[in-house]
Amino acid sequence: MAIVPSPHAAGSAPLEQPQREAPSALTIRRTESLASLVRKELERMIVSGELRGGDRLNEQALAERLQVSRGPIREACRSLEQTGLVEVQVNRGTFVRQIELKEALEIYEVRSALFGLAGQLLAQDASPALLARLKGLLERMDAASDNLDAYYPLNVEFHATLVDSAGNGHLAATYHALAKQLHLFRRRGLVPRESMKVSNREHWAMYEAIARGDAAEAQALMQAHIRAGKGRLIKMTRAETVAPPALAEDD
Amino acid sequence: MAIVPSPHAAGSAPLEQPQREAPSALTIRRTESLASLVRKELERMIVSGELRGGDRLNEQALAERLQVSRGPIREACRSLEQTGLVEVQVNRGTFVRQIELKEALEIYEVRSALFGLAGQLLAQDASPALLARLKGLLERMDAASDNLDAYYPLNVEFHATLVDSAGNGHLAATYHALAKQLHLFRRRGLVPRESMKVSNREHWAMYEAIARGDAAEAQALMQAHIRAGKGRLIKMTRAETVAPPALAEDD
DNA sequence: GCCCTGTAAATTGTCAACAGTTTTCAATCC
DNA sequence: GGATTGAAAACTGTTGACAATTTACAGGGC
Repeated sequence: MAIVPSPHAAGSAPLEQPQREAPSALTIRRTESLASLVRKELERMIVSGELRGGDRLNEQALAERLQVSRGPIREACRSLEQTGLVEVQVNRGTFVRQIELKEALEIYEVRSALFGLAGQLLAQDASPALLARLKGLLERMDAASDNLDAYYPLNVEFHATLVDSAGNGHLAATYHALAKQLHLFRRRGLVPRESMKVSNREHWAMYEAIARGDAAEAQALMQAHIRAGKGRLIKMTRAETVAPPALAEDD
Repeated sequence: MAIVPSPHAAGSAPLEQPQREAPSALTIRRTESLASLVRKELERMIVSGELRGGDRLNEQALAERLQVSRGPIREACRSLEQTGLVEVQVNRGTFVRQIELKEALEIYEVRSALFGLAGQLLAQDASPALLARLKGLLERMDAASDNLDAYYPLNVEFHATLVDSAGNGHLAATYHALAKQLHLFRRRGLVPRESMKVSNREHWAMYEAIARGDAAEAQALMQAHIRAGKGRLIKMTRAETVAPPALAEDD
C-alpha cells in the first residue's frame, strides 16, 4: 500500500532556503542544503502523523511537491534511515517504519535507563537556576492537572529540561531520537485524569531527590517513572481504547 | 587540512555488488545499493583508522577510487552524518568527526548506563546456553590474561555477547553505535598487564550476578565496569602514553 | 472465480552535466 | 616579508537523463 502524501496537506510547501534579512543578489548564498531541509520536513510529517507507519515515500511525488529534484529526497531518506524513522528497501522504495508493541517496549526500556542516568548526573550537579526552573514547571503542572491540553506540553517540557540539562549531549541526543521513534507506534491509550496527579507527584519526588543531591535515589525514581509509563502502555494496548496524541512523554 | 585517502590504501577497491553463487546475466540483480556499500566501506575506513578525525571526504576522489558516481557517495555521507561518524558542512564538504576527551567521557557514561541495563535484563532472563557461552569466554580470557593480542578480541566478544543477548534490539544498536563513535577518539593509553586480570575478575562477578538472577547487582557491577574503563581513560590521557588499538571495549 | 503470462507504466538507482561556492595560487602593493 | 586582490581550479549541490527493477493491469486459460 503506497500512500503518496496529499499535495494539499497542511504544512508541506516548496521548501524555503533560509535567507538573511533583506536579502539581495549579493547576500544570498546557500546556508542549508535542500537535503537537510527535506529531512526536517519529512521528520515533521512523520512526527505529526501526516505520514504513518507503512507509508511509502515516493521520491518523484515528493520532489514535485517540495519542488526539488530527487537527489535531495534520496539523501534525506538516507538520513532518516539511520535515525530509524524509515526503512529503505533497495529497488522498492523508502517506507515509514512501523513499530509494534514489542519494539515500543524496548524503546521504553532504553529510555528509562537513560532517564535514570540523567537523574544521576543532575543530582551530582544541578544549578540553583535549573532547580528553580524545574520547580516552576512543577507548579504549573499542578495548576494544570485537570486539563490535559495544558498539562501535556508542560510535561514534555519538564522531561526535556531534565534530559537536556544533564550535561551529556549524547545522552540527550539518544533520548530524543528514541522519543521520535516512539511516534511510529500508533496504538493509543487513554490517559486517565488521576494519572496526571500521580505523574506530577512522581515529578516532585524526582525533583526533590535531585535537589538534595541523592544520585542513587534520583536515578531509581526517574528510571521507575518511565517504566511506569511502560506499564501504562501495556495496559492501554490491552484495553484497546482510543486517546490523545503522542506517546513520547506520556507519563 | 584535507587528506584525500590514498588510492593505494589496503582494503579499498572498487565496490563489489553482492552476487549469488554462479551468477549469470539472468540471475544478477541488485541486492544492495551502492550507497549502502559505500557507507560500509567508509565505516570500515574510519573504524580501522585509515580515515582519521578531521579528514575530509572528497566526493570526487572517493567516487573515482571506488568506481561509482558521486551520488552514492553523497548518500553514504548522509547516513554517516546521522550515525555521528562524520560531519557534513554545506558547501565545504564532509569531515570525519573528531572527538575530544569530554565527548569521549560522555559516550562512556551513556554506554555504562546501557551496559547496566543489559545486566539488569540478562539477570531477569538468561538461558543456560548463554550462561555456558559466557563462562566459556571467561575461561578463555583467564587463559589469555598474559597476552593482550589474544585477550582483547575475547574481551570484545564477551561484551558484545552480553549486550546482544539482553533481548533489546534498541539497546544493542545504541550501544554499538556509541562504541563506533569512540573510534573517533584518538588518544591512546597503555593497558597495563594487571588490568586484564582485574578486568576479568570483574567479568566473573558480572557473570555470577547474572547467573543467580540478581538484577540490581548485575546492573551495578556492569555499570561500574564501564565507568572503571572511563576512569582509566582519564588516567591514560593524563599520562600521554601511547598504546594499542581501539578503545571501544577497553576494560 | 483464480492463476498465469506478458507488456506497459511507474519507480528506483546511478550517472554525468551544469550551477554555485570555496579554495588555491599568482601577481601586486606596501 | 606580509597583506590584498583577482582569476582559475577544485569541489559541492542540484538537476535531468538513462538504465534497471518493480508494480500494475489486461488478456487468456482452467
